[in-house]
Amino acid sequence: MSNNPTYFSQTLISWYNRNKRNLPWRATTNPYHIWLSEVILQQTRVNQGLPYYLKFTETYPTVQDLAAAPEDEVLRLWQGLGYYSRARNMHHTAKQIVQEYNGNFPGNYSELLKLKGVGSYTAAAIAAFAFKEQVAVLDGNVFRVLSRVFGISEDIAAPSSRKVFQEQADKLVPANEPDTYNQAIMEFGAIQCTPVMPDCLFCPFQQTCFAFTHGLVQELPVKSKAKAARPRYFHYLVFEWQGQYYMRKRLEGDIWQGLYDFYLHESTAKELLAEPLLDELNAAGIPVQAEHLTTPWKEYKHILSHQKITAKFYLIKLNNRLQDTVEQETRLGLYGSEKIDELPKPVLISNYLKDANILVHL
DNA sequence: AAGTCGGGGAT
DNA sequence: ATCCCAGACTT
Repeated sequence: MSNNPTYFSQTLISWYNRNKRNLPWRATTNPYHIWLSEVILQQTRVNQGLPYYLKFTETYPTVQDLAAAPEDEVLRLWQGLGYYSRARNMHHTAKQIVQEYNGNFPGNYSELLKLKGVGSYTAAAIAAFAFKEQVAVLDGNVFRVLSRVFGISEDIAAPSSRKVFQEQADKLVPANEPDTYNQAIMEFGAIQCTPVMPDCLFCPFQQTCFAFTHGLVQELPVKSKAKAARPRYFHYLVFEWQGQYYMRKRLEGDIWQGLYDFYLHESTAKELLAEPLLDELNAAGIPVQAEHLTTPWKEYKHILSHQKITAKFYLIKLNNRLQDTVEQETRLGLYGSEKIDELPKPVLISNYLKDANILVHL
């Protein structure tokens, strides 16, 4: 018994056939559906992504349906999944597939890699699952399994380590069933060779796994720590006029591009300095008094992997609608609650709208 | 090579 | 609190 490629892949596939979960994207070879599932599952757990996969395949059964949809609608369906560039790139690529590829996905790894939002992982996944190409997927699960089983101690967070893992991964993919093998190694990482408390007691590689036989399961894989999230302080001014609310679409260059929020003033310190904000508002032609800013309606902590946001919301009732020129220059638009419901919004904004009873979720 | 981009669940 | 997730893109 050893860790030669055939032993490894066959043992893994055997384990997979006994332990695999029943997931809908494994029951198809439709490249469109496989692409959808892979984009949704980037940096996303199966349990979180599953309902989104079902929504997207139901709402957009074909790539033509997705291509024809408005971007706001696609982002609204994506709402809550995070990393919204995935949805924007996916929409872009759907239109490209329809217009330039006659509705057909390219059928091999190197051509798939050219698509926006399709990187090395997703290209390999589609190539293997839809077209049975002999390519190795390399995701977080695969890094961990290979590190432990074969004793690879390069930092999995360092881009330079990729080559070592890719070379090992490439040796292991069987020619006859690259699809099943790639599913198997990711499933094995997800439910057996887990990041913490892996189930080594009932592991089929107990005798051959480098980490287990050397007592290094806790040490592998090696991963450098991410730097701390930076604090940010958001002050949202929620302007209401006759039961409608001013919102605007977020621009490029920051989080939540393409999603809608309110008039945002960001401060570098925790406390709001009212004076400069009032000056800013008056210069913009928005009539706000100092007393409007004394008591926020509510404060939220919103944690992202790279930012720690403290957000305060100030509800400000306007006596008059803003002038047309002010609306245009601030890019603020007036929306009733039914329209707001249809807009794609960050989870932070959805939470506020719900708590403030502006949006009532059933 | 390093930074940026979300949100949720497990520990 | 900390880690990590079927990563990709920009600089």
